[in-house]
Amino acid sequence: MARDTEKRRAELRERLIDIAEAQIQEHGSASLRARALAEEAGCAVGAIYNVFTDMPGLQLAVNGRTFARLGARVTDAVAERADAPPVERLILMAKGYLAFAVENPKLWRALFEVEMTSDSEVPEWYMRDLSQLFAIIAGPLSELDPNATEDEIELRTRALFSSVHGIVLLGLERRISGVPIPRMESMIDYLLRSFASGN
Amino acid sequence: MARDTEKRRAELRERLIDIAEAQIQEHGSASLRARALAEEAGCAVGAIYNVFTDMPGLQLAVNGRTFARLGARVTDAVAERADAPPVERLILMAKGYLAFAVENPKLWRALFEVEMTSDSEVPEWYMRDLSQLFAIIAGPLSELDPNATEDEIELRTRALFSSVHGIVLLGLERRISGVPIPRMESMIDYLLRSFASGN
DNA sequence: TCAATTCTTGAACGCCGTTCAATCAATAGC
DNA sequence: GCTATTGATTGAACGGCGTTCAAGAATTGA
Repeated sequence: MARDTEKRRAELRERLIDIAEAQIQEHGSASLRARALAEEAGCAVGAIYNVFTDMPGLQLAVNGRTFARLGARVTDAVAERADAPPVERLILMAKGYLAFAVENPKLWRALFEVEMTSDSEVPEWYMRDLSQLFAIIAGPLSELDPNATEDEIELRTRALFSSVHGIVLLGLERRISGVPIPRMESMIDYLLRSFASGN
Repeated sequence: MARDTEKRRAELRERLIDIAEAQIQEHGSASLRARALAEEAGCAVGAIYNVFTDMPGLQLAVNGRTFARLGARVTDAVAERADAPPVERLILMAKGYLAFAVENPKLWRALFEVEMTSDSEVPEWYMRDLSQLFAIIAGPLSELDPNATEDEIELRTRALFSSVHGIVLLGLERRISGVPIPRMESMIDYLLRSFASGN
């Protein structure tokens, strides 16, 4: 019965992702342990390698979920105010991004802590979700400057996303700075309003 | 003779930092191995722990050097053009930052990959060098808007630094994007000129 | 029911950072 | 010069990690 095994595997897969997600959420991605995972999932250590290529592969699966939730959060942030001016929509999205990172600090950090030595290719969903996120940002930017070329919009999108990401990243880095959240929101306001008025 | 041991220790310390630095430069901070280090330095593994608290401690020592070189690079970038308009000086500094990261990608990345589980405090030089870097950025920003409060300048400094950092960080992340360097320079131009014209 | 096949298991492997009893070297007292 | 004492150095050993794979269990088709 290939059906049966396939189903059991799929269930184990989901269960492992659930457990790993909870673990990362609580103690960070560096705290993931194959043995602990197996014990909590009630399976053998080797079983993990039946459904994932390796531990980074499991991490990537968790990141897939996180990425989807992050994308939804950014989208939702503007959904009810689709009629707002472009700048305001950009600010709403950026603050949605910030809010998600603040509410899920460890899961959010885990997105950028995947083992890069893993020779596995970047999953297709990664690139897909990222360009989708970029597309959402590009909209308001095009409205702000309808004469800009597509190439120029792509550049600005990337610059803007990277900037907001940098503000959130360093702001959450308690060890360096420990910036209060309202201050980070002020930075985002300042950044995006400058962006808008500069063109 | 306490003098003698002290000197030998200091020499071993420097030698270990040299070797670790070369190793990180070539293969990244994740490739540091206590045993390999000891072999190359011609000492016992245990000797490493006579001059450093642990391996993250050695990493931190390498980062100290890197940070100093980075700071010098940013300072040098504007040194010969101290009379240029504030915006241009900001752009020069940001491009100095970018250039350092491009020329020393692995060492630059290592600055942000220190083990945070290490219960040791953030070294004083870290905070000192960082606020020094911030002070250099704050200068042109104050010139741009002499009426801004100190608090406001601090906010803008942090926002600007974080933004440039974000652009460099994501730009160098080959696995996500792989942005050509001239494009990253365009982003920095765009970002900083917007900043300037927005106030 | 039984052989064939497929899937699962967990002890074992190799590698890691770190420790600490044993060893070695250097000083001081006689 | 010799030896007791002190302090520094060493590297085998420890515990823990991700990963593997021979052996066993389970499922299949005849």
